[in-house]
Amino acid sequence: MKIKALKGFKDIVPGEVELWQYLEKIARDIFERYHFAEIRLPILEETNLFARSIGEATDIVEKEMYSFVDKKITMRPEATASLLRAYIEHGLYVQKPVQRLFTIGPMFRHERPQKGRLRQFHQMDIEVLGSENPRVDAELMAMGSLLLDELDLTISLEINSLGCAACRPGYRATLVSFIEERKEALCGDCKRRSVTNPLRVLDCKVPSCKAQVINAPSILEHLCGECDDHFHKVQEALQMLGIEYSLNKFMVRGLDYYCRTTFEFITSDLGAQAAVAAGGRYDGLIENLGGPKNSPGIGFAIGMERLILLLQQKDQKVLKTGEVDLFIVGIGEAGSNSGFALANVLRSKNVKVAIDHEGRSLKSLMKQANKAGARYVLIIGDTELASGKGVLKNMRSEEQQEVALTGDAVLECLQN
RNA sequence: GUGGGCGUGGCUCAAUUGGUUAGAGCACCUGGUUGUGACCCAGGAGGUCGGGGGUUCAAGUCCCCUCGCUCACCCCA
Repeated sequence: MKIKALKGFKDIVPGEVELWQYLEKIARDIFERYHFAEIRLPILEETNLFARSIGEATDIVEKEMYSFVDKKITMRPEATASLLRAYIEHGLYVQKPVQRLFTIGPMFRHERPQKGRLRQFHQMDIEVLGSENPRVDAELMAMGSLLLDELDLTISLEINSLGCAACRPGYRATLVSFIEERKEALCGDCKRRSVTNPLRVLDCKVPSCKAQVINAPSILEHLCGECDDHFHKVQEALQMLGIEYSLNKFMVRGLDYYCRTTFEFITSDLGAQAAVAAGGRYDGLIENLGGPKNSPGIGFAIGMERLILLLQQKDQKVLKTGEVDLFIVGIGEAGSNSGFALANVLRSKNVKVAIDHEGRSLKSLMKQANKAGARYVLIIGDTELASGKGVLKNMRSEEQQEVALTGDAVLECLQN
């Protein structure tokens, strides 16, 4: 019986990994431009951390976490909780009043896999801690837009406000009574949601539910003065930056900690998985996790698998990597020995060198060199060893020249 | 947890109404004279047809079970 990767766990093999490297490179570069610092976090945390931040009653915590029950630890299902834990644990709020951090890595959720959704998936997570300023909200969205832009993806931005502890309960009550009046016309899921998470009814996909809910009261008309003011300033800031967005008063968040500004980058090219990146504000969370009082925060996560799928769909430019500068062809035992040693010398001089150890024919090795995308081939056989000079072939121009069999001599020819 | 679709060599796929040693393309290996790549030509290796049971003279092709993959629901990045 063959051993296979677990359901929902994927290998990223050569040929595919180049796209991931490309994505990470672009992203890191942009994060730096926006003055974010990287933080690397452990994958295992106390189960308690996630229960407290994400919410006891959420699906993630209730049934999707990979937990070692006996040890009371869990593989992180998302990054924000871990990042805030580290922020608090190391007193980062003392070092700088506002911390701008990002982290990249795998997350784990036990869900049924489907397109754009795996059990081990990867996120880039960006957080700004210690600022309530609406410009920060806009700045994050601008950064997300720039990233998608530089990846040449056209993805729309939707925003909403969820209010705060002062105004959301009132809105919720209004919404519940609205739903109650129409409950009979709603789907089974929505009947359940009307009790467990009424806000979720707003973004039900069933057409009949959508029709019922189209005139539902909007949270935006029930925001308290402060939330309303904040949300307006977010939009002003977006306009100042020239970021296009649309209001989606039905947008809801799955995790308990979100408040005020929420946003999603949406695509229609990924089947059921519309959100490529999403996030929002969580102003009370840091304090709840034992951090300083009145410490606001905002962040968002980018689903890397989803971006990769979009990039693959474009199947545009083929990313070539792994090309070597030089392929050394050693003929016979003596030539092979000489090439073996020379390869090592050149590698220490920062040359990408490929060499075959299987004693194949010259023709075969030339084919290999071609496939490896080698710029040059160096042939070393008995005649070359006798004269002390190898044959260096430029695979592009097909020109050949003699070169002394020393690292420096070969290096000089390669640099011309 | 629920539902639909699919499971043939590394990859993409073929196999007439169930009928001889399961094929092709790509990839791979070896050659096409004495030491040279991409094209071309010739040859070669590689498959318990996901697994198990059943029907039949005969099953990759039919039935049952099972496992896996995939898409969707739920939920979410």
